[in-house]
Amino acid sequence: MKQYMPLLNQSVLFGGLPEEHLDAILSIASEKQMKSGEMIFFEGDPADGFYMVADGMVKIYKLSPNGKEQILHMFGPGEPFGEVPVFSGGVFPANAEAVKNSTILFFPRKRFVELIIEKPHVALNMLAILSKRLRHFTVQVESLSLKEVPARLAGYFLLLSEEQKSTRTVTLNISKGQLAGFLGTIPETLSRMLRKMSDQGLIEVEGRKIRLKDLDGLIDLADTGRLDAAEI
Amino acid sequence: MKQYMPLLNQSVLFGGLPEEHLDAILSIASEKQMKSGEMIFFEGDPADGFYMVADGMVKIYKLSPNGKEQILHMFGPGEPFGEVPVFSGGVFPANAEAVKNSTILFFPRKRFVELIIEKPHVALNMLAILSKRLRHFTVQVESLSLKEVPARLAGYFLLLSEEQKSTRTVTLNISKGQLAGFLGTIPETLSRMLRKMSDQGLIEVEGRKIRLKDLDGLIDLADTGRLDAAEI
DNA sequence: AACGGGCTTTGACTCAAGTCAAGCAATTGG
DNA sequence: CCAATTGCTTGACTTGAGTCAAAGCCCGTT
Repeated sequence: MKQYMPLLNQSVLFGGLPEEHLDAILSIASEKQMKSGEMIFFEGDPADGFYMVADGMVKIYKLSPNGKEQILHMFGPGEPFGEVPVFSGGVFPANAEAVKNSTILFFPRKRFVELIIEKPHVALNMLAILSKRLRHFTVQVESLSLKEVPARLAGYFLLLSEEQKSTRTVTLNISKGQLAGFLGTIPETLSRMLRKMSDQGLIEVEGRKIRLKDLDGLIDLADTGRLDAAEI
Repeated sequence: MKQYMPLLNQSVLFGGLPEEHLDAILSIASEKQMKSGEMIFFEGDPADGFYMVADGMVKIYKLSPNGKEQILHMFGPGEPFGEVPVFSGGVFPANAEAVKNSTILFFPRKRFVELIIEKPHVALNMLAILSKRLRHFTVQVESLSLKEVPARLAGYFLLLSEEQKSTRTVTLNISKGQLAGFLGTIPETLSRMLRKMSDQGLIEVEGRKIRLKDLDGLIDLADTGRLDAAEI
């Protein structure tokens, strides 16, 4: 398990801890390989610990009875997930599935709570992580309730633009189908709205590459929530 | 400030602490009276601490440019709010407004983080609170994305039924306009859907009292997300 | 008790986005 | 390389729910 030392060292949750502590943390962890498409846990499953992505990508999502999917989070290397029941008890509140071939680490609840009590630093890191999650949800609820699909798209591209440190082009790192699920819509609508935004000169789409042709227009669209003026 | 000792003692965040610790916590807190409708903080305000409701009720919400409101939370006595920036830095992610005449307590960030480092018990309580918040958001996103308004209503009544320990009648403790904002719709739609569910024999509405006439039907509606079979 | 303001309900109408189906494009596996 | 599978796009159509306006109701204040 030594190969995960750099990952832990750079993770938000365990970063800043001395090496012997990371050793102790790795000693309570177990690892597992997941194939793309494989379920890690289901909504409603009993939970006795939480996970961290070591490699690959994991989506957390809810499914409706007729098969529509709402993705809540996409997690990559170094990010914990499934930690809600560790602290509030109960079951996993959503499904977790590997989106790419992945390696995940599992931390048992009991051992981890002991660690938190010993190491306030880890408690504060976890509080920071949960707080960032809450921030993300605030934005997500706002998007779903108060914004139309093109505005959600614009917001997503601006976020990607920031992450990728590029104001000209962004590259989608998830499929368009997954993106539709993340934005609370279906692939048909996503496709139509991309076309609409292209026709209006806001973006240009080449597969997974999106050229941001009118950055101010995208910012305006994300803020106002709808394709108003340009539409009429 | 001694009058708040019972409140702290019974709160999830500070419950279980010895009295001298509660004394210390109250010594760092300041109190404030808010009138119904008064803003406590705005989205985007810098944050240097968090709050707790001592008395009254507070709503946390987002507003769209054209005035539509999405309520994220309604908090009552003993419940903390505004804690996200304490741990993740930055600004308040949403607005907070008193819905009734309220008394709120303010805890400065710096002093509180010192407290957390000294008292792992408080850290764990805060982790539990944030985890319950995440659970709530998971349900909210699911509702907004995957369920129609009547199903959201049914889910809300079932939640109230559980809180009020009654399977026959529930009483709304917020106005119908606020309820519409909480469920991600507008008052007009709320009114129509209440009428529709009444006509179908699921409920009976008398002002703020809702009689749950067909509990199984409501459970089914909340699960499937739509008024399918009974509609055709 | 009366009045006024705010909340809620109802009506007419519009539209964003979902459903269902089919065709096209890209990717994967043998 | 080719065939099969999966992902994406487009078309026709439907519907849940929002917009705008007005009427009705309820509650609080004087």
